Amino acid sequence: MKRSMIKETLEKVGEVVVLKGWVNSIREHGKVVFIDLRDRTGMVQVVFWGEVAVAAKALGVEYVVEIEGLVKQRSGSNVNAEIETGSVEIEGQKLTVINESKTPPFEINKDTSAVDEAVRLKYRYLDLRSARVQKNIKLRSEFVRRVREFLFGQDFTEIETPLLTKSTPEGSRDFVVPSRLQPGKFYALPQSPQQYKQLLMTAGFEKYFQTARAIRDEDLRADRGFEHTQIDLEMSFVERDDVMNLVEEMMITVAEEMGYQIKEKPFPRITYKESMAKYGADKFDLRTEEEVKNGVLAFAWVVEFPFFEKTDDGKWTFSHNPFSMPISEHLDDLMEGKNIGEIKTTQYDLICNGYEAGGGSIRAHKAEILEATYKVMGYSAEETRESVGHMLEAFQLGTPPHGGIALGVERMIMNLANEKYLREVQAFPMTGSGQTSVMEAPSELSEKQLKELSLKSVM
RNA sequence: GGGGCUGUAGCGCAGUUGGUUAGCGCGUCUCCCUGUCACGGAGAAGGUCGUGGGUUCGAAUCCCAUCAGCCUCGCCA
Repeated sequence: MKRSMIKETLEKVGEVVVLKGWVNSIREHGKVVFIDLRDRTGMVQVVFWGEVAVAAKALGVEYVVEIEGLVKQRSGSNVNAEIETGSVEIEGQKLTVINESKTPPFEINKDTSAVDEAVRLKYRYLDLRSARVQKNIKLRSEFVRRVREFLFGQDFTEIETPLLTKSTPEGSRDFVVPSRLQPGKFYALPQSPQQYKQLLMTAGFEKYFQTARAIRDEDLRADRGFEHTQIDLEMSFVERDDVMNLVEEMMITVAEEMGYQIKEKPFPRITYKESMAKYGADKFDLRTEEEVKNGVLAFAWVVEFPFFEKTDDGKWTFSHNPFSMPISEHLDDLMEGKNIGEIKTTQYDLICNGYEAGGGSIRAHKAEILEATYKVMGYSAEETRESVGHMLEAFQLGTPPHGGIALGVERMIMNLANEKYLREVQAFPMTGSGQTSVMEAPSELSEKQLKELSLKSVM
């Protein structure tokens, strides 16, 4: 007999069905045994009488079972309004144990958020079975699916960019990968697809996106991990408002399709200066207590950030992104290297419920603009060529004006799922010291592996 | 790299003027129960008190060191 899903039993009253899934809980009452059976679609009560009840008593929680039984309408006080399938139950006729389970190290038929996180991560595959985490991961899938559908509807092309790429001295610390074929040399994992996506604009795709992994070797936080996923997109022949309007339409469409309410449309736009004056920060939460409770999403844009800021040793460095254009009124100042502290960038940050949900800008698409930026940061012409010479070259081979944005997927799902921790919306997160779940990386390499990579153990 | 908090049974916790058998709840196991859905009832098992060292007649408790976890500042184009 073909397997039915648990949710479908609501429409199969009077039929004999085969269900497969996990034993969520067991309630023994002498001659009658109830189990709650769980599959990916939900949970249903199975009742066992007589001989099959004896077999059911041997079950344990999280056993994987196949149950053949009759779907019956529940009557009167037996109806359970608390659960989705509470109007029906399965009268179990045949019970097969597909796989047994040891007693789980923690109770996954309850909310696991109180359980020691180290234990949850060691057994993450069990933690992922629990209702709340399962829901978060599915919500994430749905969000990404709808974003994809929206962007495909707008004629975007999804393109993957390399994971093994070049280390960039600026920005965050790189994760590096030793090269076997070129001893002593290293790849870096991408902190962002920034340069590749700009090159895709040079390549004439005009509208690009991907769900990109960004990997940064910086200390972790509740809302920040070594790896996170971005909706990364870039468009040609656009100005700042074109990108912001498209992203805004996308977020509204996706969030509303998913049943969320948005506090203010169009999203309020505020300058960095106003934001600092009003909120003392470049991000803020506009929701009332009531709106927080009701899961309302409050988006806002912050614009006109200073392009440069002073480092501790008094040099200028970029505040957000060296590949950005300044706002048009300040382009001359950049080119001439004057009033540096006053130059504003085309950078726009999307804020959602107090989190920075994403950021982007209109990019430099001419070599002399990028060169001017690097000159402000104290680079000689030669140093600039060494760092971004490939970009300067591309910019001299027909690069259109372009701009884009990167949106943090985890931060967005945290807002949608009302979670405070990034780890709650990643399938296999790591601890704050970079220990991976389940598999215990980082780990040592064998002598053979080290030798192939021309590396020496310092231990 | 700095700061704060935490570590006691599988999970969640209580337990310090240092004191003899370290408790509670959930879970687990055994028995009873024909309608429960966090079932109920009776009983039982389960602990190197993170680790190492020290003080003491005696340490979960005091001291030193160390490890791990969470949060946070720095950091995160």
